[in-house]
Amino acid sequence: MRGTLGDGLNSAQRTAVTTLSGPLLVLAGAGTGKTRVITFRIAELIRGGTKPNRILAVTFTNKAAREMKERTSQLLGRKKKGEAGPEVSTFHSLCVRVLRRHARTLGYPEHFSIYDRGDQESLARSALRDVRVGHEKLRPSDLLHKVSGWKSQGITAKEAEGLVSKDTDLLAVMAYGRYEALLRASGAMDFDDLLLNTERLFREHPEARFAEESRFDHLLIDEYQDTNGLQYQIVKALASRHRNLCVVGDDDQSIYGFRGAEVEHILHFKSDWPDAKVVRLEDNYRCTEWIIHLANNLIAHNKARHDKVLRAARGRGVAPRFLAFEDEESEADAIAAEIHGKINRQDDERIPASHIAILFRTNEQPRAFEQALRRAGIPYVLVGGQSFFDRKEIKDLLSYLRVLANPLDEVSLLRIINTPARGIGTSSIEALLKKAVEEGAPLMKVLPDAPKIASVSQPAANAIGEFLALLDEFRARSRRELLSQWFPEFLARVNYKAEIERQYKDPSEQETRWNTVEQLLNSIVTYENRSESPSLIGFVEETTLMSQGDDDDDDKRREHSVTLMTLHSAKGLEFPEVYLVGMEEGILPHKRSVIEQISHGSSAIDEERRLAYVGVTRAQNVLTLSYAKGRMKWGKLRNQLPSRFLLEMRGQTDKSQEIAQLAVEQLSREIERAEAKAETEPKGKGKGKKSASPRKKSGDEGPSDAPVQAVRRKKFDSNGQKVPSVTARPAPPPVPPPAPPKAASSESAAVSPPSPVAPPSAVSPAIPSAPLAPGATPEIAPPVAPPAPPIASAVPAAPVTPPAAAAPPIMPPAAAPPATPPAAAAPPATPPAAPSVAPPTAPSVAPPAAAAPPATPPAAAAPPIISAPAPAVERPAPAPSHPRRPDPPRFVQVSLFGDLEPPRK
DNA sequence: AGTACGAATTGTATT
DNA sequence: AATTCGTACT
Ligand SMILES: Nc1ncnc2c1ncn2[C@@H]1O[C@H](COP(=O)(O)OP(=O)(O)OP(=O)(O)O)[C@@H](O)[C@H]1O
Repeated sequence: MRGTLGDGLNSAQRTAVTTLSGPLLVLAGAGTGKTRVITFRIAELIRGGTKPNRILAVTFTNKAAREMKERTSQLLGRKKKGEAGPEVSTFHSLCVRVLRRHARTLGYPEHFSIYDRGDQESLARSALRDVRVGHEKLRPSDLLHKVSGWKSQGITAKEAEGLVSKDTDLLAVMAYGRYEALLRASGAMDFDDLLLNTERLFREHPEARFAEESRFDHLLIDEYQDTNGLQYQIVKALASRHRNLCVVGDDDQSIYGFRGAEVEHILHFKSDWPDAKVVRLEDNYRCTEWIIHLANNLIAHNKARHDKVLRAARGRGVAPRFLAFEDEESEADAIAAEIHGKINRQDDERIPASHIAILFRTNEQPRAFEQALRRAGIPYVLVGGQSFFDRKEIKDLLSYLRVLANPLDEVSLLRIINTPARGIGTSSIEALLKKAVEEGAPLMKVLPDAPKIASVSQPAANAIGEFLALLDEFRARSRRELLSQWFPEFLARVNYKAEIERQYKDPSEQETRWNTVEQLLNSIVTYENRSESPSLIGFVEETTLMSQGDDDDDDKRREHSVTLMTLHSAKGLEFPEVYLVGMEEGILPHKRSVIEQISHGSSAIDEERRLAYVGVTRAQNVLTLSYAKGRMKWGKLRNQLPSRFLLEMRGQTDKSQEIAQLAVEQLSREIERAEAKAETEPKGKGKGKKSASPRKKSGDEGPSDAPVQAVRRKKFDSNGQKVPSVTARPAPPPVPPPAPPKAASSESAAVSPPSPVAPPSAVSPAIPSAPLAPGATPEIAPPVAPPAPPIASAVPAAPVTPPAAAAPPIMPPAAAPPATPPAAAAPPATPPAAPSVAPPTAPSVAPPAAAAPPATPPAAAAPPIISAPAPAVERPAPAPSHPRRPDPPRFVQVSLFGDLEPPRK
């Protein structure tokens, strides 16, 4: 099937693939083959005689880049050995390559460091300290968010000054300036700088731009809807000479607005490139008709969008399922059990684990799933999230490497100077920093002078001497030898193992920690084998630019594992079976988006909807959406509402609006409570000694930010229309000496795992949190039953054939036969095996399952939907009378919303 | 001076 | 949960 081009392309696709010059836009919905167009087009260019290395394709993730490389080489058959393929990379790695070539031009060291989120936070903290802004006023993460916003619009600190008025913003601007200075002094760039500096390079240094734009004759960009202003400029700069620019994207899948992406770039492509050819694709080849139906229903709720047709090229398929669970553990356990069944079947319905993905919104969600999957013995790969490279050990060691490569790198230097503890305490470090500031020299430069500084103790000075000797020795070796050759010895010399043993008392924890160090060595070796010209800097760079689950090792593991990832990372991918979990108000329309929308009137929720749309359209055959009615948060059980998006997909618009309304009310109540609490105990911050004490502290709170207040203003507008006038802000003295870094003070382990509190186990049979529920709820329930009278009655009661296949393996012996297709056809009210099985095992299981039918007879399906709008439910979970018993995937009853209206036609 | 421990606080998404 | 701060110990 590789032979002729045109195999596997419809006519619109073929048009795009064979338009080989000039600007070209493919604007089309999910799964219509946009990425395929890019791949085929690259192949076609090469067949037509274009040299592969004259083609640059830009993707959004490293994973996507690898995939594209692979697919093109498949299309082209074996490529001649030694011949370079097309260049496929992400914007960020492209920029790094450009910048390494021109770093000096911009005044950076050639081996500039790249700061990831963690490094940025350290720096932001220093910056805030330097401008004397307490972190109650502005947290490092808030600062970074603002700074990133400015940077991705190309706004400098100086320019920003004229643009802001709120005084927290002014503080932020000052901190921004300081932050930039610190970055510069460290010879480091953050992620935004990679783009910003590239753009600047092209703008201010025509010769550099010329050199770079001359490297390629064709430029192709995937996911163009998610480019930000800088990326847009970079694209323009690179394409304006040859004009062979092909961009592909879908405005409905624009999900990176939070980091400055603007859909306008794709929507206005035609005006930027008036001679552009525009191709639209309308046939979705990925999903079943059912899935497309839901996706279309959903996305239609977004007002501002480029309307497009999206129709399924495939058959109807099975009806997606909507499941409700008592809490996140039940959700995870039940899904794990179901997956276990699917991947362990012996008949031909068996599904490989790699065909299954669990998708979620936030990074805290996978925890329950990881546990459940592990208990069930299901192999999985968690993509993204807390990266391997984010672990403390790894960061420590990488910091050594970075300092070896770039001695200016202050964040890394401060991290390692006393790690392992070698007797260089905070006061010594402070003195050194002070001296560095006085001399305007980098910290590293003043270290040799340590003995001459009075406030540096003798032992500390000696320790510094040894530290420097160590660095010198290995810096020299790093010039001659491969990293893998000297790294083991380096570990020994640093005595990092002893550090781990000192820090962690628990032997098993010591072992895991040390294991991660060994894994680091592995990944060094892997890198050196793969890379054409391995280098210290190259390795460090890769670790910062690639997140976990993004290297080829993970690709391999994924071949036999279930994939867990966020919706954001799932963009562009597809899986035969998808579980979209945690579909709840507050999570999928994320709380913050709701707040932002009602306070700033933005369209933050639309972006959440797009996220849901992306999620739904990842599924090829089977889609399961689930939510938990309650969720543990900060040790308290919190009731959750089902996501409005679930209802929108189902065509129950009125229901979804009610939910939206409830969600807002709930949020308002929460905010109100938080404020009340904040005002009752303002004494908390009794640190009176702060010289710059802002006297505005009294009466009504400070000036600041917090969306919280904004909401309050909107919603309870009553009296409070005090416009936060810009009072005299505490002018921070210019450049006070940088604050001392915190000595590595890590605490020990030994915290016994707080046994996950048992869910409301025996409590509340049918989870009628009745007392608190505002009257509204009950009435809302009934109408939920969809406009499908015929089956309607049957459905509510009918718990979906519970994870049919799920149980077999572990629970009943001969339960194999189930497999009742998930279609709505299932026999009514047969709370299957569940009850009978559950009781003995887990107490927490029984109630929902068994209780449901009796307690809430007819409308059984409905209540769960709105059961718990009350905000203040937080009942402390019952005592840990829960036998810690992880083994059997607990089997939990699920319920339906009601009937689903099938795709028309 | 340096380190260890406990308490308190707060948590979108990603290159 | 992870970090940071305050406090007490070596
Ligand atoms: N003409 C075609 N015939 C058969 N299958 C196709 C055709 N075009 C695309 N496909 C298949 O449809 C699926 C989706 O394709 P692709 O990933 O390129 O879509 P996309 O538009 O990039 O999707 P998304 O917007 O979700 O990233 C892939 O499995 C692809 O192989």
